[in-house]
Amino acid sequence: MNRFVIKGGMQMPSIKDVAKLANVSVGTVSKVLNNDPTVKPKNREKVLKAIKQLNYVPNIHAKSLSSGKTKMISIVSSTLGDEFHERLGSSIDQILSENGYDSIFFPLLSRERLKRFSNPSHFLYQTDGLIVSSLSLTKMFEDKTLPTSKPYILVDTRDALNDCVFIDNYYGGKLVGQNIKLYENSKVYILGGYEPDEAFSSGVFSERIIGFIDELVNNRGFNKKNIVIMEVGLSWKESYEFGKRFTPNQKHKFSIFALSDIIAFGFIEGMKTQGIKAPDNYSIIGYDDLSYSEDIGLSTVKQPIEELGKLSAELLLKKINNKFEDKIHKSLMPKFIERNTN
Amino acid sequence: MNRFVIKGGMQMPSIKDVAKLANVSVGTVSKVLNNDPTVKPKNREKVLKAIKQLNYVPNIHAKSLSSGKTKMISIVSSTLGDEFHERLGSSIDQILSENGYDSIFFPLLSRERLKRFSNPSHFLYQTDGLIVSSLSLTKMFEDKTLPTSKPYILVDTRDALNDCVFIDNYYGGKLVGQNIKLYENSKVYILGGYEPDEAFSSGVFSERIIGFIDELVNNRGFNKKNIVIMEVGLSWKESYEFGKRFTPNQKHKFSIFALSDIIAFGFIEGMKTQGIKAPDNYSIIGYDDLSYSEDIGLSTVKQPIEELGKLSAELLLKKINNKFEDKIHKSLMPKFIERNTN
DNA sequence: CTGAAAGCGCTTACAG
DNA sequence: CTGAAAGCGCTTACAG
Repeated sequence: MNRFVIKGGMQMPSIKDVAKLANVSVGTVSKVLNNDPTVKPKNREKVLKAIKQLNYVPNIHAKSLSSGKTKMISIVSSTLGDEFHERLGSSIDQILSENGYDSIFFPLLSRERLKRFSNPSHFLYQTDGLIVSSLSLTKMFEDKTLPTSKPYILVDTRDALNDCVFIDNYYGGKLVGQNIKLYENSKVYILGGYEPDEAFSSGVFSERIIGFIDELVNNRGFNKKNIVIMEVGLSWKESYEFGKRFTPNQKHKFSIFALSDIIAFGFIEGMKTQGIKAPDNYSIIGYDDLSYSEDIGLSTVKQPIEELGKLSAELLLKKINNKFEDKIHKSLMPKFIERNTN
Repeated sequence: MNRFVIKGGMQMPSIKDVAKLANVSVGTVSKVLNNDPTVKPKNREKVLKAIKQLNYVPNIHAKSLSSGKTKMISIVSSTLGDEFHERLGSSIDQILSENGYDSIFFPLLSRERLKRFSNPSHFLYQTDGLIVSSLSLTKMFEDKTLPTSKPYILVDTRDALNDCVFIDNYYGGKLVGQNIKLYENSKVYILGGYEPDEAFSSGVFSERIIGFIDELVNNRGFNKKNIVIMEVGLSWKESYEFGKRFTPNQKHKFSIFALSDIIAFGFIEGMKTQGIKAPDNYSIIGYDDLSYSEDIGLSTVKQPIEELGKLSAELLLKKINNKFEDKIHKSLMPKFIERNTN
């Protein structure tokens, strides 16, 4: 059985059936399918009519096989269940679709899927290109590159070996370091960064941490010993539970850099159950500027997510069209936003 | 140019190249590729060696074209940026992968993508089957079915025409109606259900509302006039902003059914800015039982999301293997969870 | 157990 | 402007 069979046991019509019914050659049908202007209007009509009559649908696999193109891009990310990736994906797709490309998503979700992703014959590598988001190939693949010769670009990770577009997380960390309120004889806590499965991490958190500490220690003369990193998972739930139990061993105000707004949000609510509030009892700055961040008055660092998505799509398209010979290594700048929690 | 070209301008090796190098026929190579046990060990060795040496990767499109199968399932949903869909997708993929299928995701995201989805020649319809989540075909497609003869199943929507698996939302609404605290001379508010683009809605909200009202009016003798529906978007932000401004025109306690936990959460926080709290000043019950719901003490209705995902994947697989002749119309039961806000 | 060959449904020079 | 035909890279009866 090597023809698609539809419900009644009938066969899907092929380009041949259309050609026969329209009384033209297969080549002509192919041309009207691809909007070739050299087809005579009368023939075009006939073909279009036959297509409709037969309910003909072109077979994408045959098309890909013979043309070597799919007009399809794969978007890979660790998860999709968060605002960052949804917005990033939307902006990528917008640019792609303006250029005649469609996109499918492949969230890793599990170790099992990661394994599939590392198989060179995976379907993803048979689309025209890939955008890989918030994932570090260094940690995922032995030779630190994707097992393919198809063009791809990394987004939201800094990578020396592969083409990439990212937001400068070191600078973002510095911004927090510049703006966070410090209190005498007091500690500064860094909250977050814990990734249960290291293979899925992108390295952005550690860059934020380094930028933050550099700024604090080198430019504001803060004692490094008073900076403590507390690992918390990247979810409201975990941060909340952490905040519920967290007891700063001091009476006076302290400062917190939460590596993501969702962490800040959960933590703030958790602390409230203890009667400890920002900015009265401590200062806290988040990272991301998500949809709810303004509402909860969270001081944070805004990432240009849409710009990031669009730029990565544009660059990938250029690579596909061989417009690029040299390495792509583009960084975008985040912005500090002061609100009420700092 | 009808061969895939790799970086150096060289061509990707095909099954022919492997056959030549291994000194066997193309058919034999195909057999080892597909783990056919009838290949002699020695020949298998030779082929494997040649594959490795050439860095050969089978072409999926050619395989699909000639076999008529892709071993790939498409998962379509309106968005992906929420816990419900992430958990649903994960559980679907788990079953699929246990059965040798891979899955790609296609979140609708925009009207533009919805339009692509309604094109019968879209790539999605050339995978082996589709699982369409939380979307109503009735609202999206003229003839209320997907434009394909490929097997598909709807999940998280009740649909008379198409095969579907869903959680009984009418019953869920009744559960809330049975359990919500009522106060004398007081109003009951239903919060949520607003969908900016009607094409993307699944109808689950209205079923919850109907079940809720039925229970209240018919079994608890509540006056229908005192039930008021307030439309709020499905996001923390919008619900928060709503709660910040909401003034119940009465002094005593009232009751709220939030159609989703995220709405309940935002609303609760918004009300807090006015100093109005649950359960002191009002009762509120949510819907979904998300990861944070227990932490915020939200009374809610728990949906068996993983079970829903697994069941839909299993049923689709049966359809693909022609194990089903009759209509699939399966419902799962939600469960009420009492916590502190009611 | 293996090979030769037909076939899947397209695209694309090429000749006319 | 059109048609005939080769080719893309696989799978799969079929003969041996």
